[in-house]
Amino acid sequence: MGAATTRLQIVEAADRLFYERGFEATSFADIAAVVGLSRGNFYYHFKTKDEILDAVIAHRLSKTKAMLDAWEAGAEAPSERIKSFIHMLIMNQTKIMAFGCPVGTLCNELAKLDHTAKDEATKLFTLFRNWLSRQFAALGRETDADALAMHILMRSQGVATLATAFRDEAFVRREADDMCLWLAVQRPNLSNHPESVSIQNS
Amino acid sequence: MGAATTRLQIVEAADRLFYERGFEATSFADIAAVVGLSRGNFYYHFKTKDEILDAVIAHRLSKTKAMLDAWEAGAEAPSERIKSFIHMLIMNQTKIMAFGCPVGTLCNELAKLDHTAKDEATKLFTLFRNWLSRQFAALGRETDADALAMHILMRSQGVATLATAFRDEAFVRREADDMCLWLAVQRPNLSNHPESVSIQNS
DNA sequence: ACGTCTTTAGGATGATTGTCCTAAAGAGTT
DNA sequence: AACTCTTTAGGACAATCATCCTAAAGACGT
Repeated sequence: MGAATTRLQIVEAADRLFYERGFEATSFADIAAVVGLSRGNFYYHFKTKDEILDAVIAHRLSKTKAMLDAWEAGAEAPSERIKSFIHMLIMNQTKIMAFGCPVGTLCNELAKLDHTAKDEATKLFTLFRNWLSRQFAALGRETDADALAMHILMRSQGVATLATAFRDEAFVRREADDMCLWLAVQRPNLSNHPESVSIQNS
Repeated sequence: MGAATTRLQIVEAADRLFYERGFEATSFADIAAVVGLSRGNFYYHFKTKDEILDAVIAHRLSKTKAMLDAWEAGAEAPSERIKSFIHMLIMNQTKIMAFGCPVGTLCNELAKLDHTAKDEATKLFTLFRNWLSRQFAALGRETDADALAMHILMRSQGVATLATAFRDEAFVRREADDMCLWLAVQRPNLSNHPESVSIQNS
């Protein structure tokens, strides 16, 4: 089997296990068992556990980029694109209720471990943040686009965490709807004062 | 030294370490080292690691109850009491930026481990949820008090997660302010239709 | 001072961890 | 078919893990 193929299999298995069990709780042997490799063979492809983590994060980054591109291609209106982001909560409801958000939980775990890769993991958030920010700018909210992006990113994280804890589908649906409602209320910010970055709930 | 004293020292050390490093990443030896005990002595007080986790969660539950009681005693107006909850994000900013929310991160980790204590950990959230719900009911929002409680709980969780990832103090302050703004807009819900539990952002 | 119950220390256990090495098997070229 | 480079398997390594045991030390009423 080609080395690239095996490598990809390892990365995808590790990706899933890191998400479902956590990084620390997943062992070399666990990943090898899923792929059907010997531990020794493993070492040929990845020298250390951190190397796998780096590969997993890189893999997630490229998958996320592709997803954002697809959302962008799938809708012209920025508000529709942002709704694709919100809809993710509904789409992945089952997995989120079981394991939380893949990005948020990884960042949290790496922060606690004070792991060197924690900043790399945060780039996953940054990808969403910048993409959302561009959509809000296109909505005519150039001055506070980043604040709005962070706001909706924050909401999705909060929903994911509580969804995991309470496993309440109605709550997820309600909050997703509320995010769409909030989005519909956002209007072009005609004032050009960068200080006024109120999120405009009311 | 009295057994009760030693036990409390162990629980408080484990509490801190579980928060700062995570449950799985904290070993018996780590806790024993902090308290200054031998590993053997440890076994006299706690037979298994799960037993310590149970004790830590119970300890957090009682501490949380006391905190909620203090907030209730510290202000008469429900809105002021809810502001105490929001203010927690500012108060604990430094620790949150380093380790996330103690409740949210624990629930996430235990969910991934599919640990037996995960429902017990969720009770920490339930404590806040019910307390907030009572405050919103006192605000005249009996019909949708629980939804409002979940909404603000969700926001605090989202802020905590992003605060850990981005370590952005301005973001935390801005979102806390926005939560207060949102709170100020909430008015008694005169309609008695339980179906209409819109969060009323707009 | 004695005997009893509580609390402690420190080592032993077997399993699992990440890491590493060596030798064999496979693939591909000539 | 011979040779080379890539890929694999399986075992060895020391360290660490949660757990358990035994024996000594401490506290305390008598």
